[in-house]
This record gives sequence, C-alpha cells and structure tokens, in this order.
Amino acid sequence: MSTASEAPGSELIEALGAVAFAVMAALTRVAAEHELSLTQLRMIGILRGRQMTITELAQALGLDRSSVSGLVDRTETRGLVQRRPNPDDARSVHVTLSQDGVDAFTLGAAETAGLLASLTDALTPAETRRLTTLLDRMIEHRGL
Amino acid sequence: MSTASEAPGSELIEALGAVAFAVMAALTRVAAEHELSLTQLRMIGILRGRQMTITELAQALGLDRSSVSGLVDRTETRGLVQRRPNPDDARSVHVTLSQDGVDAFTLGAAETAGLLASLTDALTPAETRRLTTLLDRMIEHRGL
DNA sequence: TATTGTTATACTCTATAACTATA
DNA sequence: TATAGTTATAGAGTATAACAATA
Repeated sequence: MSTASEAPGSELIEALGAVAFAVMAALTRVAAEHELSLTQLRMIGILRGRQMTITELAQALGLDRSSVSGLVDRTETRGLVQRRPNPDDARSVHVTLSQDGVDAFTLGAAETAGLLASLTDALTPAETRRLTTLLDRMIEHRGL
Repeated sequence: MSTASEAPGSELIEALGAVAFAVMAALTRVAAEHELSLTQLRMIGILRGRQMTITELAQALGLDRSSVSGLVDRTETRGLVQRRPNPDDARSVHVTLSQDGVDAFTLGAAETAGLLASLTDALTPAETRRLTTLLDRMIEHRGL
C-alpha cells in the first residue's frame, strides 16, 4: 500500500502496529471472557512464579503506585492474588498469585494462543523459529 | 526461558505479546504527550481521509455507540473532529477530522516511529525486510 | 528525612438502559 | 416498527495530592 519512495522501515512499523492490535484484541477478548481487564491479566502474567511489592508492580506495569493499589484491591477481591506482609520491611507488602490466579493465567494463555492461531498458522515451523528469533532480538535490544 | 519440551509456538506467542505491549506502550506514550487517549488517537487514525457516522465509527473501534458519542464529544471539544449533518438522513451525523486533527495524527505517527526505533534499530536492512514479510504474511492470513 | 502503601478526589472510558427524533 | 444518536447512570482504570506508618 505504500510507495517505493517512503522512508525505510515505515512498512515494518505498519506491520508491527497491525500485529500489535491483533494481539491486543485477542488478549482483550480473552480477558473479557474471564471478566478481567487487560491490566489485570497482564498483572497476573507478571506475577507468575514470583512475589512483588506494590512499587515493583507499578514499575513493571508502568503505572502509579496508587493505581496498582486499587488494581490489587479488585484482583484480591476476586481471589486471584494475595497481599502478604514483607518480613524485611513492615512498610511493604508482597503480592503473590493464588492458585485461582495461576489457573486463570494458564487458561488465558491457552485461549490466547488459540485465538492467535489464525495468525501463527500462516508460517512453517522454520519460519516460526526465524520470526521468533527476530522478535526476541528486537525485545532484547529495547532492554538496552 | 522456556523448556525444550514446551508446545511448539508458545515462544512465538510470548514474543508477539512482548512486542505488542512495546508497540502499545509507544502509542500510549505518544497519545499521552498530546493529551489524547489511545482510543482518541486510534479514532483520528481511522478518520483520515474519510467521514464516518457514529455507528460506523463504533463498528470500526469495536465500541458501543454511546461510548463513541462521548468520545466524539471530548475530541470535538479539543477541536480535532467535527460533527456535520448527514444530508441523506437527518437522524445521522458525519464525523470528520479538522485540520488540527490531521496535524495531530501526522505528528503522532512520526513520534511513534521514533519511539519504536529502539526496537527496529536492532535489525539489519535484510532482517527488516524478512521480518516485514513474515509479519505481513501473518496479517494477510488472518484476513482469511 | 525518605520511602511504602493507602485514601480522597477527579476525569476518562466503557457498557446498559431509556429516551428523542427520524425513517 | 426500526434505526441513529444522545443522555443518565454505574463501575473500572488512571493520576495527583495528601496522609500514616516505617525506615
């Protein structure tokens, strides 16, 4: 759709944008089916296999601590996460996944993969490996 | 990070998810710098070069008409879009971009590309072409 | 003094339901 | 009757500012 004289890379940007919206649509749909917000689904994904303080969660999610405080409130009411006292610092709390939270993530990941199969089925196994490698390179590069 | 015995493709799903969040973060940041929501930025992108009714916009955005009504209210107050009477149906309105709306999108697109350069700079020109081809294949495949 | 987390407040986004004007 | 758009209402998500408890 773009002309040959366009700046190099703009086609990549457009492709990345299109894929990003498709992935986000799938994630939003999966979250909605479990009556979760996208942010809640993201949070339980981040909490897999570890405990984090409110401040750490806020940094990981790119949100203010006060926003995360309310987010944890609502998710805790749903029984997906728990607040635990931090034995090393009485000001702080550790947030962890409950078994229901682990189950919700596992189910959600499988459903997301299913929805995105219409995208990923387009590629051969060899292409899948190549694409994964290229995407990982970009992600790691962003880290620094 | 994943074991060799995992289901094939789960690494691709994780990589796609990570890239999607990076792209959305860039878009959200660009929108925020212009004091726009992601939905508002998306809407003015959709309105480029055409006029749409509230119902059409709602379908394009995947939102309820009442949500779009408020969205257009706030964006119209900002001077980015305008409601025009539809001469063919007095019940309906045509929403169009103002010049400020066109400018906001143009600026936002350039800024987004700049922010995502930290991702795309990781690749050589040849890799960029390969990645673009693979992503396009997936996107077209999704279409049907 | 600085940091952690919470609360109060305000605004955006979103949906549902009820309404009006028009078709 | 059906459709287009709006409004009223309610809840989630977000940020800023102010606060209490702890370091």
